[in-house]
Amino acid sequence: TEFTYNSLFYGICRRKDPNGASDLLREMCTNGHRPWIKNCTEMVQQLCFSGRITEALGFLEEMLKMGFLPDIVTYSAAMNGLCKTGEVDNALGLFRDISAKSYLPDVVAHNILINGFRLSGKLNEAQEIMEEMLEKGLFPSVVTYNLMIDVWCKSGNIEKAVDCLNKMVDEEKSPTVVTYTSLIDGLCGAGRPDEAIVLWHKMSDKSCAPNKIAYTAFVNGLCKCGRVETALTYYEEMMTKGFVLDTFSCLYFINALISNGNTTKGCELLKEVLQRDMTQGDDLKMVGLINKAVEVLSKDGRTSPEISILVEKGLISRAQTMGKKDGN
DNA sequence: CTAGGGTTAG
Repeated sequence: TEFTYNSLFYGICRRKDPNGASDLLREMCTNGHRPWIKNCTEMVQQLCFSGRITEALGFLEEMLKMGFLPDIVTYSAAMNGLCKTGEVDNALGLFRDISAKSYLPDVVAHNILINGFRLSGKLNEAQEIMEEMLEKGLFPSVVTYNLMIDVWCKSGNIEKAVDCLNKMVDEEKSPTVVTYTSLIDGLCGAGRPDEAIVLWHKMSDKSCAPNKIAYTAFVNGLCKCGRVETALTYYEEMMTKGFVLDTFSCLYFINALISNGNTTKGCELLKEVLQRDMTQGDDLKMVGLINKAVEVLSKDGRTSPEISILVEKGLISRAQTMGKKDGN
C-alpha cells in the first residue's frame, strides 16, 4: 500500500540516500502511489547539513522529473542549505525560479533569504527582501522582526531597530529573548551601554527570562563599552542562575577585567577556565587570549604567585610566562 | 501518515 511504500521511503530518506530514494520514488510512480513530502524535506535538510547540497538539489530535480512536486517547505530547506554555505545568491536564484513557476513563497521562505543575506553581510539585500515581502502583502513574523533588528543594528541604523521593537508591541507580536538580545548587542556595539542596561531590565519586567546567549551578549557588550565592573555584576548573576560563559567569551571577559585593573578577579577566572576540559585548546584565538592574560598577570605582584602554581600544575606552559614572542 | 522549513553572542 501507499503506507508501506512511505514507510520504506521514510527509512531511505533518514539514511540520506538520495539515489535510493529516487529509485523508490520511480517504483511508487509506476504503482500510482504518492510520496509523503515531509520525508523529502527532512532528507534535503540533512543532506544540506552534511554539506551535500548538490545531491539535495539533484534529488529535487529527480522528483520533478517524476511529476512529484516538492512544495515550498522543501524548497525552503534547500534555500536555507544554500544560505548556510554562503551561496545566498544561488538561494535567491532558486527563490526566483520557483516564484516564476507560480509557487508562493511564504513568510518563512522570505525569512530564510533575509537571514542568508544578513549572514553574508549583504544588509541592503536583506532589507530589500523584507520590503518585497511587505509588497506581497505578507505579515512579518516575530522572526522577521528579530532578523531585521539585527540587520539594522549592523548597518548602523539603531533607531530603526528600536522602532522595530515598538512596532512589535503595537502589533501585539511579543518580543522574545532573541529580540532583546539582538537589540542589546546592537546598543552595546554602538557604544550605548546605558540604553542596553535599561532594555535589559525592561526584558525582565516583561517576564522574558534571559538565557545563556543573552547573558553572554550582555557581558561581552558591556566589556566592549568599557563597563567592565557592571559586566562583572551581571556575570555573577549569570553564574548564580547556573549559566556558564563559554571558554572563548570567558577569556575575552578575563582580558577586559585585567585591562580594567581587576587582575585579582581576572586571575581567579583564568584559573577556572584553565581547569576546564580544553580539548579544542589549540584554537589560535584562544591561545592568544590566554597568552595576553598570562603576560600581564605574571608581572603583577598580587597574581604572579598564582600563575606560578598554574605553571607547576602544567596548566600554563612556561614559555607563556616568559614574555612569550617565541610561543605557539 | 498531512507535517516538515526560519531568528540572538564571541
